Amino acid sequence: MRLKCNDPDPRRFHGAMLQKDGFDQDDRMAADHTRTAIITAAERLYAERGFADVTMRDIVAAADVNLAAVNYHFGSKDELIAELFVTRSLATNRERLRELKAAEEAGDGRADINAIFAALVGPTLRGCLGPEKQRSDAARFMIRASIESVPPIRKIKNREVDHLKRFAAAMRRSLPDQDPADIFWALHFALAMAHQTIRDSERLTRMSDGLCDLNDVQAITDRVVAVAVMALTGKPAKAPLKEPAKAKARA
Amino acid sequence: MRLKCNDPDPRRFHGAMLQKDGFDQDDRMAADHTRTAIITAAERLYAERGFADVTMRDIVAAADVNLAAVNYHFGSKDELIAELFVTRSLATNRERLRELKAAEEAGDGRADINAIFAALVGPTLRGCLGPEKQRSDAARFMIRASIESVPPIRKIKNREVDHLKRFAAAMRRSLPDQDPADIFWALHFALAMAHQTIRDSERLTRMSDGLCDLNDVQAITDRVVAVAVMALTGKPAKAPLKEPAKAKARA
DNA sequence: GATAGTTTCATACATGCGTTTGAAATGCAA
DNA sequence: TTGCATTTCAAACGCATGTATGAAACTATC
Repeated sequence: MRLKCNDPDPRRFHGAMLQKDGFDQDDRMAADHTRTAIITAAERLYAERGFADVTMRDIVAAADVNLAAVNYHFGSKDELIAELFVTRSLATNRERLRELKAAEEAGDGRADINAIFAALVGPTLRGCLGPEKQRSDAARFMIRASIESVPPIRKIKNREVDHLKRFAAAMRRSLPDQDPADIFWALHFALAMAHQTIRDSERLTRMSDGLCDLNDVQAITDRVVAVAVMALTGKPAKAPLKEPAKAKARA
Repeated sequence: MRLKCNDPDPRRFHGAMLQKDGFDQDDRMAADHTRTAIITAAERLYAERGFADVTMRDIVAAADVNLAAVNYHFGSKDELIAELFVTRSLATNRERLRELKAAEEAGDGRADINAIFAALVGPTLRGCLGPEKQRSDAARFMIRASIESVPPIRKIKNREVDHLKRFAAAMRRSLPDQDPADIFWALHFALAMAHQTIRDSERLTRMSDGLCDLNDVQAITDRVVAVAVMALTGKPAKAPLKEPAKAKARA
């Protein structure tokens, strides 16, 4: 029942209509207001409460559209989730790669290792903990998706591995003498620290009685990057970057 | 309907019967075989597939007991989950504190910082990645529980913060001159690395094409501890516990 | 071996879910 | 306008879930 390749009912529309950078811009909102409203509401609810306890009725209520609209525009609940994920996934990866490329160009093909890690965790951290609320939903949705692993996402997520390999390759170019296994471990740890910080920032706040500042996203990024570099090289970062570093060079 | 404090129906039993260390010993199995079978099956299924897509019918099928048995012995699905969680939570915390205490006694009240981190992440890592399959279910269940956050667990989990504060306090005794915020961050990162390694070990394996060895639990623990210590002190661990991973010989 | 208490069983219930339906509303070109 | 395609709507469908029920099968005590 799940693998119907041909539509017997020509009623459904659910055109893909992938856009080049997320779906948060309201340029042609009025065009298909319903579709946009569903996407926005679904992303927010999933980010807030996880996939398990958000129903389609919750989504359409938040979006103020009819229940049947989701199936009409997306085909099914799973396809809605999948579209949310692939769109956001592409956007995040694009931002990461843009920063990576800038760092490599700034270093003549050998990017500063700090910049590589910053390109890896920066976009997500900024998106999740930063002040911009709407993007926050997007990034927190991605964190949820990377954890709760609902079926429609699991298949797509395999591509993530290829994406991360590009960062591992950049690190190998940057530090050719480093043990490759250490590179993968450090990359793994960097993502772990970033994700956990986003996912359970509340526990850290409570545990430290508010001592750990979760509003200064740049400081958090710097900290994660510094630890990741130490994990990789075994010694403190040579140039502990206090200022928004060279990754911003390209503009 | 959800908050019935008095049982109108005296049929239900679901006595708590907390045991002193987990429920995996089969000492008096035959006594209430059904209850034990449910617990074992539920824990395994939840560990494998998460809370979202494991139904009571899945559990009773795996346990080979009647559907009504869960409600009879535990009252409800949520109470079953809660009992699983509190029992395992107590066992894990007990093991951690035992190691912490041993480390503090060995250091006259000031435990070696490496030993403190090892006490924090060691029990979980060993339980999840080690060879002992049954304990593995237990620990992976706890990881799931710490992520997916189903309602019956969310309430209990607040105590976790108090538990972690004891480790933060031990670190402060061990390194009195260290910035307290750094201690909390390092503790947070240590848990992040350990949990992510358990949760997504598959991605690390695939990303590194099998280069990262996930079978040597002691080496993984050492690595996490070493990075955590560097995150805290800003310099490599002075006295690596064991043979440090092969990366050091470079440079 | 009858009796009372405990545990199991097959079955049913109520509810909420994702999805479907057919018709009504809307947009739009001729 | 008319005609046709697209989109919305209220209502329902089928199904799976957690829970409840009452009787049957045990178990132990007398």
